[in-house]
Amino acid sequence: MAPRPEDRHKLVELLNEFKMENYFPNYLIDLLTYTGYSSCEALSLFEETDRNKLEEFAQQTLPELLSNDEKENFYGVFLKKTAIFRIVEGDKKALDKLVSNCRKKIKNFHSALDTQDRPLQGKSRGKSLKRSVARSVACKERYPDSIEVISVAKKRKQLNEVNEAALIENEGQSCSQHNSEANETTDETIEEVKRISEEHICNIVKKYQIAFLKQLKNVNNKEEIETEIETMKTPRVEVRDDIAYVLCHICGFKSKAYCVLGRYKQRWVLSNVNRHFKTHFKNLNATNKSKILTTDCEKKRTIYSYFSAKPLNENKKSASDCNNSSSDLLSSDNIGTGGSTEEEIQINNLEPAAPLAQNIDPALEIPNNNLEVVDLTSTSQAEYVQENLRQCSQPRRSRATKACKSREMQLDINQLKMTDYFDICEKIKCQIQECPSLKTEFTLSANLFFQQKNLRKNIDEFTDSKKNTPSDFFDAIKMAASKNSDVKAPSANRYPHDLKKLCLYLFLISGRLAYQTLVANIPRGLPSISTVLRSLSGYYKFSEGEVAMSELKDYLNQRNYPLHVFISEDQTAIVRRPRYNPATNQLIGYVFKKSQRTGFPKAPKMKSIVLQT
DNA sequence: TCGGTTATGTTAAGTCGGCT
DNA sequence: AGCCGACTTAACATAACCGA
Repeated sequence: MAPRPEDRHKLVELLNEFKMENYFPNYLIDLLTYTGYSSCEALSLFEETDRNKLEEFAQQTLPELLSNDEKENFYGVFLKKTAIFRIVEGDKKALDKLVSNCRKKIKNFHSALDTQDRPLQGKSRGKSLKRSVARSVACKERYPDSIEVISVAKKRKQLNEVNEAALIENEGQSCSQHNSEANETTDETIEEVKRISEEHICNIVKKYQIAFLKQLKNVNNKEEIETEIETMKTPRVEVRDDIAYVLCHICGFKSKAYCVLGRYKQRWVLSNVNRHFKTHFKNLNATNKSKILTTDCEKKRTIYSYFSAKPLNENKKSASDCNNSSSDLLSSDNIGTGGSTEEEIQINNLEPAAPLAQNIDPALEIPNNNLEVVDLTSTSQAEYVQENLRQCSQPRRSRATKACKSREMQLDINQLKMTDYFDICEKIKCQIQECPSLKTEFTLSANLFFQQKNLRKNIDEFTDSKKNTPSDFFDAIKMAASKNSDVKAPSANRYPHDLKKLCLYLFLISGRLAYQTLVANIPRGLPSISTVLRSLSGYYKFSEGEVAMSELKDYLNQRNYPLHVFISEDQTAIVRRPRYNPATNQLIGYVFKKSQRTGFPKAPKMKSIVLQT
């Protein structure tokens, strides 16, 4: 008798997974396979008493089934007296570890599937429970005379009480028939309540999803949305007591819906279900819906398209490929023409088919700092680039080597530092303070925002009192804080739309930490970062390097500005050595010659752009 | 007035990048 | 390489809002 090969193989794979294959004995693998413990599920249920049963099986049953050779391999030192076979102490430890690992694996698997088991921090879980209790208490206090709201759990409890009462009433009588009827009624009623709840939630969810898709349909790709509505499956709902789980038909995620006690009956809050559904259409739900882009279109709009003829994915190479392909990257075959994607925009002086290497002026002079400018057209410099490219795929240097390199690359004492600009800033500040008109302008810059007609209207509506309208930005914050302090929960805070816009601006220019500090110091006066980020997500998002020509043109037209623009670059960084990013096919670290007239780097490609009227 | 929706804040869990 | 803080994303939870 030999163990089934497939079962044995399954167990061995499990041991490999837990990296236990080196020290787990063969006889134990066989014994577990013989007794049906070859799966993770079975092993996760293994207990100490089962180990005794295994030993009994090996002592009594196995000797009768195994051949002499098999016995020799299996029993080892117990060969002469199989009746006293036992799993030795060291092997017991190995077995315990296997069982423990299997239990962990099963537990992780279930928690990944079930959102209810999502690990919450103790504090959060406690808070959540407290909130839930507080909610029920508050509801009862608010509506002391209201009709009792019966959730499925409460219904179950009540019905059990009725059954118990019935049992007591019928005590002494032969009432087995009645009992069985009562139990049947209980189960049927619970099932009926569940079914109605599920159907109800299902209808609401479907109604919401269709309405949401129809709303998109007006502005987006009609066919796509039409297909989505047609193929949309009925959502699967599972009600468990006061909570319902709605299975997303797109990704399979189980969103939680809550049962809230209403005035007369329970109602379901499906905000999480709806919000989850919306995430699948995030890109289609931008504020500027007419600007929805397909992936290809998006690629065409990026600066990348002006420099590379090959699609992004074709140029995408791993860091390990970087070394071998470095020479190809400098060839003109790999870097071709791009082209204008916006038909109405004419880009002058755009030099098509110019290899990247040729865009760098060979006669470029090294400025009075340590930034190195490289002539890529010469052989020696091309080798230099290749060497740098090779370095990017090399492992990190040791600390000692880094220290040596750092000493080698000590900065030129003439190099400008950030602190050098402090004096200039101070001088500007002094000039502003000394000039009355400038001082007034800067002081009121934020307040001027609040003197716009639309904003005043918005603030007036928010404050609901025309006599008490905010006179400036800080007054508006104060009012918001005051109004929000009247409500109980922080989630009930509300802010005027334009205050949120200004806060978004503050967040963007000052940064997260500065804005967080402001929020912390003005509780309920400024919206939280979450709210600010949410409002930001409502705006159209530009990806890195994207040339948003039509938006730029709209912006200029709206303000009657001339259709001439100057393009500069952001995110300028000082880097230690040139680098290559294979994902974007970009070389970072080479410096263009500065223009004598403007002081900006001379970019040989896009010298100027004229928007056609 | 009811019941679903919306706006808001909190939190978990993951990623990223700088520092040592 | 590992630590750690900043940042991102989306779920969770709550109360006010609003249309039928």
